[in-house]
Amino acid sequence: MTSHDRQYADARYLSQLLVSIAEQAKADFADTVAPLGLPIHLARAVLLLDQPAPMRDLADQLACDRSYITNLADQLEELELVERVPGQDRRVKLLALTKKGVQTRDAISKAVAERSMVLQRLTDAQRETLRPLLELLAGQE
Amino acid sequence: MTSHDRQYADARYLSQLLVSIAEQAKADFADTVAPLGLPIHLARAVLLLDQPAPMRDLADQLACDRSYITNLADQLEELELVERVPGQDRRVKLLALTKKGVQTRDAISKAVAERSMVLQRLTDAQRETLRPLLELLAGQE
DNA sequence: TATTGTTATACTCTATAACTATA
DNA sequence: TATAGTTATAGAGTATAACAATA
Repeated sequence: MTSHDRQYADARYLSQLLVSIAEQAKADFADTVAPLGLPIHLARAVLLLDQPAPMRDLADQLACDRSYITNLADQLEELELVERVPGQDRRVKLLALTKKGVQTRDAISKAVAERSMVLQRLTDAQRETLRPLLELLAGQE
Repeated sequence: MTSHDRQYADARYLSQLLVSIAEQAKADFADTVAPLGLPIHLARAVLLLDQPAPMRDLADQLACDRSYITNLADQLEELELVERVPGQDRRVKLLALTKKGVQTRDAISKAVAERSMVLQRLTDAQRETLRPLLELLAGQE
């Protein structure tokens, strides 16, 4: 086996690990927010709305179409977690958390952190080591 | 901010990084296998069929319903990548890669490794450091 | 009785295209 | 003309339930 082959085998193995970790993380997230009555995308949107944000921005962050955000926003309004507020540019609508939305966001945030694999399976030192590697992988160098 | 709070903030940050890396990895995988004419789940199934395996096992590994595997198997047979072969237990059908299936698996495998973030963004040493941390996260201790 | 794979069907997620109102 | 959000619609992906064959 050449060193080249070994690199490839290594890359494949790590990629598989990443995929399976990601799937587990996603499933954990879904399980964590389900008791709050929220499907995964609604919960993610709530977490992203730390500040009121244009619907367009949300579409970028969730990597989906604007029309789908309309859909999510309708559901979030129905649940009274979010309000549409007009922006300075009058084409724009901002999504802003309601009081109930803020409470929900805090609850999600806490539940997610408590149950996270990252907290349960790694020590402080291990997390410190992991962080820069993930940042490199995420492409924020 | 208490040390407790900091741990939580840390866990949230790392979790977010993992999620965004996973999404990127998934999109990269889809882009990589698209030229081969394979949607993501078909490609994953082909990669998993290193050995002929009962359809049931595939359902477990892909975390989906058996009926969906029937669906995938039909498509893979249509593409002549896979054959259904009877198992010793006569209820069971194994999926086995055809010659073309093996070639396709090798092509996918190579393309995925070449384009993987893990290979492109990390040095050998960084991958060595990352491996045990991912293994802990994946729960294979 | 429990399990494997299949079928038919239905539901969820998400995008596309055409529209409106602003800019 | 280009952009933000909306609407209606369609497609992909995936599950559920009932079933046949086998254990």
